[in-house]
Amino acid sequence: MSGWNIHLPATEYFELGLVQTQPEEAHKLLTFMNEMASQPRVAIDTETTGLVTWKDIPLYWSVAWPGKRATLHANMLQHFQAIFKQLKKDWIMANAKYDTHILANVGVNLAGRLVDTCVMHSLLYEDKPHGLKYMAQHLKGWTYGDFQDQFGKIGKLQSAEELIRRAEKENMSLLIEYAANDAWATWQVYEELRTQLQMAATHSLFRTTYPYIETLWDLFDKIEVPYTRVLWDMERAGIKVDRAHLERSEPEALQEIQRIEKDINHAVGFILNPKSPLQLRDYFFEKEGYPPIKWSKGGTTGVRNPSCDSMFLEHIAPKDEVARLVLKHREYSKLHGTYIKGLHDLLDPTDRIHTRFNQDVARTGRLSSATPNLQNVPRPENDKWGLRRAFIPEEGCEIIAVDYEQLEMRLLAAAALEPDMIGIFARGWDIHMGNAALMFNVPYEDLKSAKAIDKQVKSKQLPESAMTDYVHQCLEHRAAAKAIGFGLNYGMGAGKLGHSLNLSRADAQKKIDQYKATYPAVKQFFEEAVAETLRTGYSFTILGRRRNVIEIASHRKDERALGERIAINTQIQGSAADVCKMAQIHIANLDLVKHYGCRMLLQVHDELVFECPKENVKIAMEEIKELMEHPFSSDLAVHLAVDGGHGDSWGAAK
DNA sequence: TGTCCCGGCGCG
DNA sequence: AAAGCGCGCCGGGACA
Repeated sequence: MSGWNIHLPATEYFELGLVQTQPEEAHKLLTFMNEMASQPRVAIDTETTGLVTWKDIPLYWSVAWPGKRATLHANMLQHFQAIFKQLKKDWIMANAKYDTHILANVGVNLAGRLVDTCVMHSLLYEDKPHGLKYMAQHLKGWTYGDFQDQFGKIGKLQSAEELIRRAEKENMSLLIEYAANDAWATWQVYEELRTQLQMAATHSLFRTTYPYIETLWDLFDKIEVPYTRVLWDMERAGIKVDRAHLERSEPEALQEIQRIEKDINHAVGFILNPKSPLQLRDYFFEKEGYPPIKWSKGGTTGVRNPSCDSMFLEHIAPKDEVARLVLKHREYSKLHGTYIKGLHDLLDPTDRIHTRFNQDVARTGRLSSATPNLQNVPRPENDKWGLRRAFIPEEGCEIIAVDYEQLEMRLLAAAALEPDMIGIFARGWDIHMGNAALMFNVPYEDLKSAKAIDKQVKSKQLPESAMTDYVHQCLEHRAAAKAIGFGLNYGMGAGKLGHSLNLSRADAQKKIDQYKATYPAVKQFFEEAVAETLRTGYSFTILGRRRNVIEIASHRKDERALGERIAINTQIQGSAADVCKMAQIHIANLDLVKHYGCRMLLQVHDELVFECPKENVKIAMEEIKELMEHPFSSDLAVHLAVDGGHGDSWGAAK
């Protein structure tokens, strides 16, 4: 306990048997409950049977507030219901959604605010871990025993529950102390982080905040705390999956994969595992003697190997049967392993699936989604088995999916106050055509009709001869503008752009120059983003979230360039995340569940997915769209357009 | 059996 | 000389 100079109060312990048989214990409990009920903030933690949020239950729980720490048996939970139902209470937790799920699994619903110390920590130290043990050590200098060090490794052989059951018999006092330490550390860390957040001045990327945010504490208190509850509700609801769809697809996929494996072995003349990068390298570069076109990054070992990724395989595919087979194999085994089998393994008994939305992972302030990741489910055009159609509504409901149209580009135009780009959005133009029109001085109408002609030729409504040189040129202009529009947010260089457009590096550079000449305010915005990040060390988003970009001051040129790309991208990507986050909070406040039985289920960065009784789909969708378009108390210089659809599955809703 | 890293790839 | 941001998950392979 080095450096720990705060008084550590004795741990109180309560369990049902004791308070029912011993009057003095019952009296102590009453005093304790009264004190707890009067606390505005209580740190709370659970020791559980496992990590599955919809299934596992608490075995012990612990609480802490100034001067007090206690561990309680799970059999005491029901006696505290009146306190758990208090509306005006902050529950301080490390990884708040998890404990809230575990408690809900035994009918304990925390009515107050869910205050997550991990999220607090992530606002200040986004490049550090946010686990409780780490925070206690780094913020308070307190190192205390890790669960697995003291009670044994959790694994296949022994579950968390078994370890706790054994500790109950063999070392109950250690168990009580351990549980209390977690709550105590959570409280200490909370107080420290609150002070630090209050002292951390910040500002909006837009120089005006909506709502008004002066410090990181404001950001946490006004935005992140209510957002935790929104995410918890989504995780809790889960989304229904068509189990039969997965079970139908599984053997199909397996069969396709095995057929391809056979073909590969036949074609190469020996057993080759197409999932092994090692064996593929040996085959293509040693045996077949292809020249590599790309090398891997090396990672920690620094070993750079020639790459057999899809870029290489596609490059040789026209003349190489094995490459074509490996590409197909990759496609199908990805779908099988990650989505068909992966999703099936995580269904709950009602065929719903519960992702975890992480609020403290992405350095830009975006969410991440895990176990399973529902933010990377394949789009229909890349998915033979149509997995988005396996996400279905409950009986009598439909799925609603609403997404922002070019959110990041709209925010770029609004942040840069680029009048011509703002004009394109104001006219409701296709942004890529609009960019192309201004960059290459071509009438917008020509670009529009070129796209229409292309479509008609492809569907055989027009002869091939309709594709004149000029039409081709117009299509190329739009493609170039599109690639630049997306690429520049990421700091894409001329080499990469040239590759994606089949142009020389010099020609690609010319296009980039044309873009920057067309939009001087955007050019200036990028330069200012870099300059400010260099000056302050931080990149700021619209809600005043900040990211420390250490790379930008590096003496290494490539690292500095990375820092510049991060500085630009964080402002745009992070602000887009802010927009969606605000919309979600507003939507939750509307209480669509109460009014329409409509539940928010998923967030995929710029898309929200709902489940809604059929008869209310129209009205609910209108209200959702309205709030998504106006996430802040005042509107931005660019209208935030959204597009929505509904249907009998996620796949059908778009 | 469990853990780590790597190459590769799904999404926005 | 080269320079694409942000995530999470799978299987292979090395190692304890």
